[in-house]
Amino acid sequence: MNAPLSERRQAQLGALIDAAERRIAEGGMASLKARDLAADIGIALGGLYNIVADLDELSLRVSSRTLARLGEALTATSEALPLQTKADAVNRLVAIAHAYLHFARDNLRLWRTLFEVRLAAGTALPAWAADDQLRLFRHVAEPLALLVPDMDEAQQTLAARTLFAAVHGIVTLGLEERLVAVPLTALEAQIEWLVRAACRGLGE
Amino acid sequence: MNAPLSERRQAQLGALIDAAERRIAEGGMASLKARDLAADIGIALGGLYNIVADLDELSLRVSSRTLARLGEALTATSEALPLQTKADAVNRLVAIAHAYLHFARDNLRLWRTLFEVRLAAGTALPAWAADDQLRLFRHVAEPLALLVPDMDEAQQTLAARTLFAAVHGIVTLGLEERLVAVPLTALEAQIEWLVRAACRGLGE
DNA sequence: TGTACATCAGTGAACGCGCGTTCACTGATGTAC
DNA sequence: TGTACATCAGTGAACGCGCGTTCACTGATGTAC
Repeated sequence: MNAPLSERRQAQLGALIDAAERRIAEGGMASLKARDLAADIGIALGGLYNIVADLDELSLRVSSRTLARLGEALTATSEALPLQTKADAVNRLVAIAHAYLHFARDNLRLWRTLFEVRLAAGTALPAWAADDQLRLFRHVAEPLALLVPDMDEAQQTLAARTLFAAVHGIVTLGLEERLVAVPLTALEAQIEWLVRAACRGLGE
Repeated sequence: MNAPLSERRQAQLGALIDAAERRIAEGGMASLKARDLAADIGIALGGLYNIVADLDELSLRVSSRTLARLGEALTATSEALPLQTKADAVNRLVAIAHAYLHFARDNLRLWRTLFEVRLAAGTALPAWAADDQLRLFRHVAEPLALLVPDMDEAQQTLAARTLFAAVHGIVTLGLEERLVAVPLTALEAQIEWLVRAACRGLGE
């Protein structure tokens, strides 16, 4: 079933994911339509289903790619900074949060789609997705472990989740175009302030 | 056009909103179906459109009601606490955040629906909704003003937004059933920690 | 080099579903005389 | 108290749209002899 795909197939799959990504980047999940995609890559409607089982698979593949790119961005940010002292840890958390903000801003629709995964009620999200999330999570957990080494692990995980959730919330609201547009630098400043305060609060 | 509705109409409208609320509370926006609602209140399909212009109006009415209930909950919380000292301000912000958490948990689907308002691209959200949001916002802005009186107003507003967004993010992620369920008291503790830290951070 | 046949990617018309909304009709209720 | 007529809430079959997915067919490409 998963035999190595012919080169042709690989190329088609690539083109299809590209097209899907473009469509989602323009109009969100709702713009992922079979007829459009077939037209985009120049095949007949029915041909789609030779490349991909259904549109759900396709949307998962796009999300997977987005998650990978986000991972790369965060990794690049992490690796560029030292992590020796507690001050390093705080700075890195700020940098990671900023990188998250920038990624979200530069990939607004694709990023939002990450949280829109339409799981037909009851379907668990595939293992790779859970893995990817964990991998991303380490970018927060690692500096945090340095910052509060005596905290027990469960508490550390919880704190990392909370910190992530707080930043995610700020980014989400900040990029909501429905509301007054907050300039990017102001958002950065808000995030920095909150992350630093939270870190100080962790020391108790 | 907006002449006083007959008692009968009022009653029907009330019953319809009740039914819609029940449906949304059970299965989210996606369960708001004309045929179901008509059956729920015991009228024929077509009759719906004598009571309400379309389903969008109905969903707005439900959101409006939810927002009002949230407002009442926050007001009750605010009014129960003094607001004289800076310590009062911090305590009140914590209490408001906790009240928000509890409301969200107790009204999970309805609360989520608040942020799902399907605005047919280009349609601005009605004035009452913007007003309601402002009203809610004051519960955060007011204590904050006491806490950092010398900060200029724009900065205060921004800080209030950030604080709200952070708490909202924590609540959202915390109530995501897809992930490990975090016990309510742990969530409360996380929120309290973050709000207190943020307040301390505001003093610089 | 040719011929017959098999394979399989590619095609697009048609199916099927779910659903919001409309509209020609009905029947009960109210009004006028 | 009765009769004729008007109104309008209430009805549910039918319309229309959007769309994902299927499937009987075609035609090009490859293989065997």
